[in-house]
Amino acid sequence: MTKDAAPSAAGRPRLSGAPTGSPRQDIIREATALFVAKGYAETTMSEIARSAGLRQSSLYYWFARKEHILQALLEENRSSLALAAALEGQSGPAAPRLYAVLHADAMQLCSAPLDFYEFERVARSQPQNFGAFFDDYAALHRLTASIVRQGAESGEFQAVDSEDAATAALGLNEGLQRHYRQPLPGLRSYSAEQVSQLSADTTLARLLAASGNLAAVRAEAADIAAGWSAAAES
Amino acid sequence: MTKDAAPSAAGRPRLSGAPTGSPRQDIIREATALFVAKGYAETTMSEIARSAGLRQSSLYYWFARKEHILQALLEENRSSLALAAALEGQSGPAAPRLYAVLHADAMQLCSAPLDFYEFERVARSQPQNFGAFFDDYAALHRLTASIVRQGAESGEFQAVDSEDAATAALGLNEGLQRHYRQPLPGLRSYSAEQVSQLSADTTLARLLAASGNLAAVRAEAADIAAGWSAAAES
DNA sequence: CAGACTTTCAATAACTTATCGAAAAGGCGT
DNA sequence: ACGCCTTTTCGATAAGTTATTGAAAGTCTG
Repeated sequence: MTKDAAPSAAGRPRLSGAPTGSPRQDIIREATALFVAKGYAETTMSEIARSAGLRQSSLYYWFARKEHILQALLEENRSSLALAAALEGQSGPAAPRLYAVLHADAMQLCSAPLDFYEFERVARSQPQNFGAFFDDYAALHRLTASIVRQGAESGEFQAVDSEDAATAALGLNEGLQRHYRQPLPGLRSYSAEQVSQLSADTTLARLLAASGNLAAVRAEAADIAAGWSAAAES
Repeated sequence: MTKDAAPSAAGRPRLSGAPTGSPRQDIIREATALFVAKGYAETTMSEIARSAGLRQSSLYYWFARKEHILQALLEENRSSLALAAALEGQSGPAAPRLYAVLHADAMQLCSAPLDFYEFERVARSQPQNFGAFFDDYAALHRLTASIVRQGAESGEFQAVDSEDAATAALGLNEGLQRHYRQPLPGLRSYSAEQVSQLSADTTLARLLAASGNLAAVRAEAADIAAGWSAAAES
């Protein structure tokens, strides 16, 4: 009944004669490529079907709605939340932990198959299917605010409202990922690493009480992120 | 030939019998209301026609494409660029001038009929019609970077890359206007004034060499903006 | 080998943006 | 008064979109 990853040879054969190896995964893969190239709204079910080797109406056997393809695609990209959850409860200075979280979130926004805002638009039109998206966002915001609060209480950061600071930090990530994906004509264009660094640098420079430490914070953050991803492998 | 704002009684009468007073303005007004309420993509030409009191196909007599309505609507919102142009060449400390520009830009993004990103999406799909949009953006970015550079050279600001700082400042404005328009569930919601202040505060706090001056900068910026808009009236 | 199950397909409904030619008025010259 | 030109609106329709439906074409199981 789950009809997931079933390389069975059953069912009516395709007109195209294309070999049917896990149609669900094939569709997701082809749809991802098209979403990356043209965006979600501009990609039609007919195009996805053509790329995946079946007819437009056959697509609806695997995904009853276009949004469901996006939903299936979403459930792979949640690593920055896991990092934030791990680092929030950790002891030690807040600055490198915050830097690591913000940098990882920005990198994920840049490398995700869909623009954050396009994704948010679809999620908002189907709240019952995309509740996890909003839950994840709220969780990330809460963890970010918590790390900011830790830094403010220890004197490492300036005295700021932690919720406002988290909103600004995440909002900056979102605003800058756009500049990575769609550079505006006449402006410098950035790599994913460059926008992530610019975003995290900007937020930390605003928060740190002693502003000279930024380079050290950045280095420590890199260590933390490397250590965490190594630990996550095992 | 310009067929603009022509309250002539000529032409075939409407089936709806509605009084025909400047159809072009009527359409823009009704379309604006619908765009604000539902967004651009979700508003159909049929709905606009119904609100304006004519048939869907008759709309195309006044606007050959849906984007043209948006384009007509755009040509009213360019005040923050004018402010930036006025303040960039002005003497005196950079901080309050930058604050005033960023705050005004954020307020405009919040009060505009369309979400910045939705507008950008349409503009990108019709670059030949929306070149002014990209020109304005590039100009605003250049002026912002110029003010940042003035502050950095005078020692008022920290030593930063002025282009990066401008990108981050404007990106933060854009990211935060989204939080004003569409508050995410579980997060605090902001008024237009609150997000504008949060955005400008955050950028200035990051840039100022002496971080205690923020409240004074904010007050000076309000004076500057008030003086400028009074001067613009005459 | 018969029936059940799985997968694909063509046809079609309902909606969208956009085009086209005809229709319905007013204004104007004669 | 009459025909003609211009302006404006309309209905019909094309081409594209997402999504539904019932039938068709295979494999698998008892």
